Amino acid sequence: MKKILIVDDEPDILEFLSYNLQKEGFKIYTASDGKIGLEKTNKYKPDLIIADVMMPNMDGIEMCEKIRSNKDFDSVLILFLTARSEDYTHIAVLESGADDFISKPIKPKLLVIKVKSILRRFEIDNKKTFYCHKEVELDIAKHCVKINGKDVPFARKEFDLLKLLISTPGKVFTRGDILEQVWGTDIYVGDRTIDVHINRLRDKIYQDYIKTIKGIGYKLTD
Amino acid sequence: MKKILIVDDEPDILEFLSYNLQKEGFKIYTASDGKIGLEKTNKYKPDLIIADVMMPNMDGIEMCEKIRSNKDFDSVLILFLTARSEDYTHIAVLESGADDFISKPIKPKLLVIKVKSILRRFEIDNKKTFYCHKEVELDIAKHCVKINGKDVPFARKEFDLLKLLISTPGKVFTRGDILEQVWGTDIYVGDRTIDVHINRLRDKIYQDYIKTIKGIGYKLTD
DNA sequence: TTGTATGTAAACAAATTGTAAACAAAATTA
DNA sequence: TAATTTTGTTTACAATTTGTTTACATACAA
Repeated sequence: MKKILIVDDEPDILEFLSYNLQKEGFKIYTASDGKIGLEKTNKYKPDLIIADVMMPNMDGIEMCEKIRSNKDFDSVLILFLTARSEDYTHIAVLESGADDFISKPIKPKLLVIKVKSILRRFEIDNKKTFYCHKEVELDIAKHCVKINGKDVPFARKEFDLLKLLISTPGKVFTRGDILEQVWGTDIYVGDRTIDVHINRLRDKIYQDYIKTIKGIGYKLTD
Repeated sequence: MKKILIVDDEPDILEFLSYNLQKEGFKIYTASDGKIGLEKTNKYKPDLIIADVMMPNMDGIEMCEKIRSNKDFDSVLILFLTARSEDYTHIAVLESGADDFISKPIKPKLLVIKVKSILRRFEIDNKKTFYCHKEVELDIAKHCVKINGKDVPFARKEFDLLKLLISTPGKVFTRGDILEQVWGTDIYVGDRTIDVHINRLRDKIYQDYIKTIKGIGYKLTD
């Protein structure tokens, strides 16, 4: 189910859009200004963001630029709502990195058509069996890892560990997370065990691909 | 301990659910129809309500709508029990503001899993993972802080301290607040320790982002 | 001025992680 | 099945990072 984040300071519009898109089977999140919009983008990782241009606190364009500057979201779709007359904003809007815009007043049918078509255009398969981040490629189906295009053998635990980390680069995984996801819940291994495996990964991949966040855990560098 | 209110007119089901959830460590309240359910919701403020759709006096959907219209409870979790066949009610149920439903016949294991997962999801949703104030961005998932879009490393205590301050910019946090939230209740550290950490933050962020309120505590400038 | 609260560099203490090497378990091969 | 190889785990200690305190400086208000 596609996730759509709607950002507008007018509750009526928020509700109008929510209603019409919910009906079509989208999962809707809302925010009343750009700042909250930014936060919810981080939290829910929507497929599409529909935002008003003019809002208090942080306007749509500033929000859009901030989102685009974040590598995680440089490909999220952004659709702007603009007043029909404000032609000049169309330009600013597209320059800020938006993908399209809808002019007010908004017609439900057109809205739905536009949303669906834009999502279809950027349809991505999210059943991932293959991850690629920087010069590392991991293929779950083939159970193989390539570094700089070269095959490198990974033992199972090493593979699972890398798989976890590469599933969301940049996110910190605590030792607890790692234990749960790689070793399973009802198995205990010592604390140093994780370090040892982390460092075996480090030996196989170029150094400082895996970053230690002391007191927290490990993550891949963005 | 999470509180669950179960609303059903059939004593058998009430007991069955109570038994299985109590075993998992939840605090259980029960009600035999929507009207009583509403009253007990007000009285006990449960974290989750499990309700049958069809009940005498006031059915589940009506109860749900009434609960949702009360601002105090517009975010309480509601889980419906529906007969497998009644597909159409699923829609009505979700439209009324329910969060999920379980089809009868109810399997204990599935029930427990669903209850736990819905509570967990809710907790995640209610936890902010990203803050942005002025030129400072703080991402809990990544455990990283950006100043003017540039990554700056923060040690754990520094990170927690900034997290606290940025959670409500402008609010003054007393040393007591800070100690409690960053260091925890059963740890004492000297008074200067907080200053030192505050000033390490100041070194990393642009100065006078953190303001000293003499005799009271610290806050972020609005 | 005097007293109180805060700032700060530097020393010190504690906690966390890195790592080599030995050991154990599992898988593979002969 | 036994031997061999690979993979996984632990240990013990080193290295590093982080956290705390100390001792004194500074600012500010009464």
